[in-house]
Amino acid sequence: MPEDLMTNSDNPLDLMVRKLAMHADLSDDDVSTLRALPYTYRVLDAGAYLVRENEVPDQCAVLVSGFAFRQKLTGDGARQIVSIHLPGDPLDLQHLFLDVADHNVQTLTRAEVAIIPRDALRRLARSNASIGHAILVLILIEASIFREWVLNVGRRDSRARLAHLLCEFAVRLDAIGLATSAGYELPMTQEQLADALGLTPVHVNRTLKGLDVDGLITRHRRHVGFPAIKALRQLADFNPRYLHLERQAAD
Amino acid sequence: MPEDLMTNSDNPLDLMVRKLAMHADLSDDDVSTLRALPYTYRVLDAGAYLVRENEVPDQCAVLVSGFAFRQKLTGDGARQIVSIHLPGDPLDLQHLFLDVADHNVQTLTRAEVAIIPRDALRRLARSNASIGHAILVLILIEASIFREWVLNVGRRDSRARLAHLLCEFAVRLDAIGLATSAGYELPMTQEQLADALGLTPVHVNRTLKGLDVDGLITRHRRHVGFPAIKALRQLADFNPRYLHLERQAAD
DNA sequence: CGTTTAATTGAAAGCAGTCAAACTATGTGG
DNA sequence: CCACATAGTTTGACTGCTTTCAATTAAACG
Repeated sequence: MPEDLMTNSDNPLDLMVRKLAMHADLSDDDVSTLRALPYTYRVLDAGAYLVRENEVPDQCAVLVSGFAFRQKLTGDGARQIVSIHLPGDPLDLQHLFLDVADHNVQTLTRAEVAIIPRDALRRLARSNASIGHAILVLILIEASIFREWVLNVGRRDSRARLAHLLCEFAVRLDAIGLATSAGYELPMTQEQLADALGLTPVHVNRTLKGLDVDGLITRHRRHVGFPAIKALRQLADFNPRYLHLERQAAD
Repeated sequence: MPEDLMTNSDNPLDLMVRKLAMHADLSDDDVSTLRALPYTYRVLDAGAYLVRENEVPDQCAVLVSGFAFRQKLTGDGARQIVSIHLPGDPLDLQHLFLDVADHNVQTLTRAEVAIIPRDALRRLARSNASIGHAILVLILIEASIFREWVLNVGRRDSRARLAHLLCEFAVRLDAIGLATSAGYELPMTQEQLADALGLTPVHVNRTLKGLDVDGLITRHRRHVGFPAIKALRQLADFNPRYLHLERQAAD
């Protein structure tokens, strides 16, 4: 890992740089170039829109702290959350080279973001092969997560579906140091969980209770604990491979 | 559109080249370069695997004729089809820069494919900016379709869900000249439809019948007709924007 | 033709949804 | 510090969409 990542860690983009560096060989120059991207630092309330469907995206926010999600609505107003984003995630790689947004991106909690002009990121992605490659890998991994979500929503019952989401969070939060083996702070309301799982809030409530009663999770406020993570993973049919967190050998 | 696309249309890669050219400015040189990619022409039976989960992908087949699909399995064997591919589609852009396949790709019907060594395509994508960009746009569009499928499976009832899939096919098949306004040949069995929709084959059968009885579709063998496409689209809550078929102005 | 695969139909069961109400936090202002 | 408002969680009773199980019919294939 390039040295720049170890020092001077006061740049809001560093979490993203680290994430990019996980999947591609970035030189010190590449890292400097990324850190030199223009950005606007902002703190947003929960629910703030970062991308609106049908509009032309002109920025790519990077999540510095807090959480965000992607969402689509049906004609009669039902909401489906299609992915969740954690600190360090660039929030609009998905529209980087598309001209009309096909879904919405919102903050899930109060969040700090660094807003990068889309053109600057586009230019960098096209002019610097290593950085472009790193961005592409992130896009491919997001697509892999979408596929797993199709499977999760399409073919798992409510218990497994919910357990799977909790396991995904556990692994992804752990990767950025926001979870311990004991558990983590789940930032979502049950209504949001329902929209991510294709269920109703009432049923999410009952299903959470079921997992709790069976000793698979514990709950205090927003904190979720995992007293039997192995059993939970088995119930969830969870295999973290689709997250592509392990860096493989470069070509 | 570069001239090469109009003439010499006996190269199996031409359908893919046309698709790439829809979303990026490709010079005549770019087109020649793409057509000069090494490939192996093969005819595959229905159900043949092009990519296997957990294996290292080493090729990227391009569909010349016939259909293909991406699929994942749960631990207890339930199958979810996560996307369908039509002639001209590159079948493994999704793993182009990932090192272990996270899902399976199979032919849906007997199909002609041109198998390109993955390394050759990777090199080209990294060395030629225009072609790399065109490939990236295709990857982004696939991701958009995954998102719509999450919404479809998560938040639409069986009627709307099935109708939505039929509408998606109508638009995509029409784009490559395989559908008329009257209808098209649907290459999927009801079991495969069920696996794409997160339903059971029995319920797909009943739902198809329901659409038929209500005059929204007609069925003869594998041919599906659309006597009331407008009503079907409305029922399906279908908006083709997520397919990003319209070429927007380049940057 | 006979065999296999796919489509169709019926009856019953179950998982998740709907509706409604109560309860618990959390936060605000007086 | 309490009264009140709001957002989120929890529970119960009931409904219903989809599944399951089983059997029949039709189509595709060698």
